Amino acid sequence: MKHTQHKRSDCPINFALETFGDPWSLLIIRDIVYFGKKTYGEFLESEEGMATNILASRLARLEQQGILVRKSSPSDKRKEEYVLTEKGLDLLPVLVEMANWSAQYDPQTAAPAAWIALMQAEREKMIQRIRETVQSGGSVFVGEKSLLSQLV
Amino acid sequence: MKHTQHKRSDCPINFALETFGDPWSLLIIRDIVYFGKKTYGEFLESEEGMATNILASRLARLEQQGILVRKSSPSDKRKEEYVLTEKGLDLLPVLVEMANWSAQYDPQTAAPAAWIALMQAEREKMIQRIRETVQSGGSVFVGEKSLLSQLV
DNA sequence: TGTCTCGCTTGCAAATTGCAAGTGAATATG
DNA sequence: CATATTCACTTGCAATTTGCAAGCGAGACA
Repeated sequence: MKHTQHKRSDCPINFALETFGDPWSLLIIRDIVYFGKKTYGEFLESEEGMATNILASRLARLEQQGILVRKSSPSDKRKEEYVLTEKGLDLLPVLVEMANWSAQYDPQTAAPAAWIALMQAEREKMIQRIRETVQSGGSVFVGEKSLLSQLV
Repeated sequence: MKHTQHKRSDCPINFALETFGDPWSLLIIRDIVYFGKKTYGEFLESEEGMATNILASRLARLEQQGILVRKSSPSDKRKEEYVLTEKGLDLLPVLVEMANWSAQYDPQTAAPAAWIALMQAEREKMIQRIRETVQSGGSVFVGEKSLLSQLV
């Protein structure tokens, strides 16, 4: 991916596609938002199996675009923790709409029907709650602080 | 793009990315929705300048995914007209959220501020009106039937 | 009956991806 | 405290995909 400086046009759809419109960047953001992943090693384990060099290149790109920031882990200095910025959190509506669409059209979708129904019924409120959860270090589906566990 | 059958996972975000998560497919859909383009030649003229073989391959892929259908033009049998299906129209919320995000973060965005404000203030209603406009052969910004001209 | 337009296809060089095997620094282990 | 292991990458290289330019057949047009 060298097309970082090119800028094909000023169209907002094109801007979005040039920023995160490759087949991997949004998966990293998904891992953070829904599964609470933070480190390189955790992203590598994702079931889609992204190549290690591609992961490195995408993390670097997302960082320089200001979508996430890298912080070295206080507990283990080998580890880097990747955290979403405001700009990154503002991608939540895009993720949500993509998930809604896929839940509707993929017969094998892993998206829980109840979750999708909730997201459609209470969209604004839920996006806000996801944002707050992720901001405070939690995730939607995984971990003690998960939004799911709050809702039960 | 041979990855049509692969399916890396059943995650809905991944499904969406595998379906239209390349840097070009959504530009074609944008051209239809916002600019009222319909034919191969019109898509080729877009300012992002997509290569002719890539365009052909993406159109074929979007067609076989049921996102658009091809109809040979009644007036000129050399021409093919590409039209969004319901499945394609259901991508409108994704487009809209991408445009909102880009309008916020691209200082050079070509998105009209008033349009973005309207889309945010009246999201549901506007998405519905865009859908109806496109379904009846119009587009958001271009042409006599354009949604923009209805709103003035 | 040519000539032009339209929607593609084909060939090929250049860029990108995907896989496997490092590398160096920080931590855990004996 | 020496050694093994973990972690976040980097590097090399083959395979795939892209981007550009040049066709090419069928339908319109003159």
